[in-house]
Amino acid sequence: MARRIRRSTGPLDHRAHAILRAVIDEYVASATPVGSLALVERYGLGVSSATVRNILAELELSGLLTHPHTSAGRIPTDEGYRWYVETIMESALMPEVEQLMIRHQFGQVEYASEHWFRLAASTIATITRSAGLATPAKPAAAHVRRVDLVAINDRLASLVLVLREGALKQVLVNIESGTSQDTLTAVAARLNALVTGRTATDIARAVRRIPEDLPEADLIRRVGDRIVRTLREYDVDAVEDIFSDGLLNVMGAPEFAQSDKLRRVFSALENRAYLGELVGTVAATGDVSVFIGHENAPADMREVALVLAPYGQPGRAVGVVGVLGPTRMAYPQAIGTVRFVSGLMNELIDHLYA
Amino acid sequence: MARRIRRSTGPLDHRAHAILRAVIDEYVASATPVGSLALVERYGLGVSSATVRNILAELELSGLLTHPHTSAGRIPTDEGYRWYVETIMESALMPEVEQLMIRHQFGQVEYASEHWFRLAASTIATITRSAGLATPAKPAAAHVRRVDLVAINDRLASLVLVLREGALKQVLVNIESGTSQDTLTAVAARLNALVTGRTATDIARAVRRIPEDLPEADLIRRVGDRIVRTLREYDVDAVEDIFSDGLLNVMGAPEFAQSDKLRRVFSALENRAYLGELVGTVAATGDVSVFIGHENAPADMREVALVLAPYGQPGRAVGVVGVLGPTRMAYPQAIGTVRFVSGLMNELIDHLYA
DNA sequence: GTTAGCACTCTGGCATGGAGAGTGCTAACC
DNA sequence: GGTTAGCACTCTCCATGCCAGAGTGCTAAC
Repeated sequence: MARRIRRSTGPLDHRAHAILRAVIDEYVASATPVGSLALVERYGLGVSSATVRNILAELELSGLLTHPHTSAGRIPTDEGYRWYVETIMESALMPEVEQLMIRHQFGQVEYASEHWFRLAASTIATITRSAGLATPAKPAAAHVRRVDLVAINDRLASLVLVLREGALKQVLVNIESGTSQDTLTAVAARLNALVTGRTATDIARAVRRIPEDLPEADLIRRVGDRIVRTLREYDVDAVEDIFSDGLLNVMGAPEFAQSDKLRRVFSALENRAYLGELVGTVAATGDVSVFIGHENAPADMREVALVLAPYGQPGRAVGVVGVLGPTRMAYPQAIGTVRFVSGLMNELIDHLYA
Repeated sequence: MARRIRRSTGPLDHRAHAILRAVIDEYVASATPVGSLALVERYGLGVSSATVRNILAELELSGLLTHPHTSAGRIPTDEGYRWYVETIMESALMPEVEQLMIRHQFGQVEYASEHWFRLAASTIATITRSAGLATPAKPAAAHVRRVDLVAINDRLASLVLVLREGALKQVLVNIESGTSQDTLTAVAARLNALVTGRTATDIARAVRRIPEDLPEADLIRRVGDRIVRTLREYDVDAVEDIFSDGLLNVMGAPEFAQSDKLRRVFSALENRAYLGELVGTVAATGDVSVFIGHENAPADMREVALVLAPYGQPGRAVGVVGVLGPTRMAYPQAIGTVRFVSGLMNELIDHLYA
């Protein structure tokens, strides 16, 4: 009566791994539990379904596969996917035709750097048919490259900061009624001397040292303080913006047919805290990272997988691109795509800092 | 045997309208078909359920109510909602407490004009518990207020355009290796004289008249052309950006429990063409507009309603804020909220152009 | 014009039952 | 020893039938 113990504690052999791979490939393609018969029929394994059943049972004991119910086929566990991802991680590449297509698309927006990360997200979404994610490249601490003050009306001016990293920041500042554009330009020139190449902390110090008797000292100091505040807000705001595209692709996945599951996924996406945290983790690494199902801390994320990669220059500006989809995801394609796009973004950023 | 014809062709009297209103209020609250008994019980109509049934039958003949099936209660048709909206349109206002709350929130970002429309969308989403929509204020034709050229590296510069309407545009331009920031500043000064207060067409003309012998004439012309192209792109792009927030609220509505219905709603949201068209229509009007169910042309939109209002200054910069939700929407609240927020945005924009 | 009464209709939930898919175990096989 | 055929078993899925409940529309009386 006792269940016969097969070498369940021993390591899995080559054949078992081939079958695991087949189960995953099949399940990713079909979205239905995979039975022993389907495997021998479609993957020419050269053994009977009974043998395959024995091996499937082993794989289940090892925690790589599971059973929705007694008489159903197998589906991979998160651990199964994890093993799979480890084996293909290195070799996952994009077909060259697609690489060329993407390069072409990026060529179109080469000179509009604020669009790069959006394009990255849409491209990834289209190719992987999952949700594409991307954050803009963001520096650890913003350096100001240039300041501009433009009168908007009698009492308001627009303060424009051009950051070393290429980003722009704009805020409105109150001015005394009657301040001319010439005065503003002069103030901006003064500030430029003060702030260029500096971070918030340095600028704060410099502003404190502005001599009282300077013409317009008051305005200069006020705008200077404003610059410091704006930069600090920018610095603190860890992940300003996570852009996503192709959410419809995720909505179509059969695992999210009940709308409450879908709801959970989307609420996970709107909860930027965890994503921001991941972005931080990933940015510190050099290559693609994969987070599968329960490897994600938030309960809402347990049914999805994330494939993320950093881009940019460490210490200068760093961003992340990636894919969000069901754990039943075409990992080789997702990894290949994310790797290629992050590489491409690297090239673009390098070009900026050349 | 012939169905007794009640004064079905005559106009509906006051009592019928009161009952129609009750059905809609009840259905909006409960999301289940409303029966005659529930109406007399909960709305103290002073008549029996049989009488109510007669009136419900009349309302159905008039096309204002319908039946999911023989033995179910009534639900409003799109025409029923339309009648309802007409009757409450004028009087829909927000509670003053909420008005104060919103004013307070906007006070926080008063000086960050690029955040206004996002805040509008989130505020509307939170209060109406539906999806909030907003577009940034966009002029019919962009006027340049200022041009700035900042060297990024040896061969790239960032061209920054500050528009009269407060928006910023940035593109990268190639420069000859070795061009100094001083040269760029001089070129920018020259261009400022050329472009300030002008639209794309005017600038194109001015660029053609730049004398050949001017120092850096070539660079000035090239950047000038670039400005023209950037402005033209900005002008053509009818609705640059429709920001939405609170999509999760819509996902929770029971009418979208099947994820394919939800999918349709979202694909409608991603198809910006129709929304852009609506934005155009609404921007031309002065007050809140409501589009209910089949009043929307795209099939994907037949199960949702939109409440939209323009803000800004006609002829200068115009944007739209609004709500997207199921046709079973709390219209008085939605209309009141959208009206108030658009009014508030008007105040903010007026302040810019004061 | 209003109402009580009643027959009628349709949904939704629940139990039933058979077909189909796939398993795990046993015993025979190479 | 590993491999395989055979088979009983389990569970889902789907169709069917049935019943309670809700709500209607009609008729006849008020």
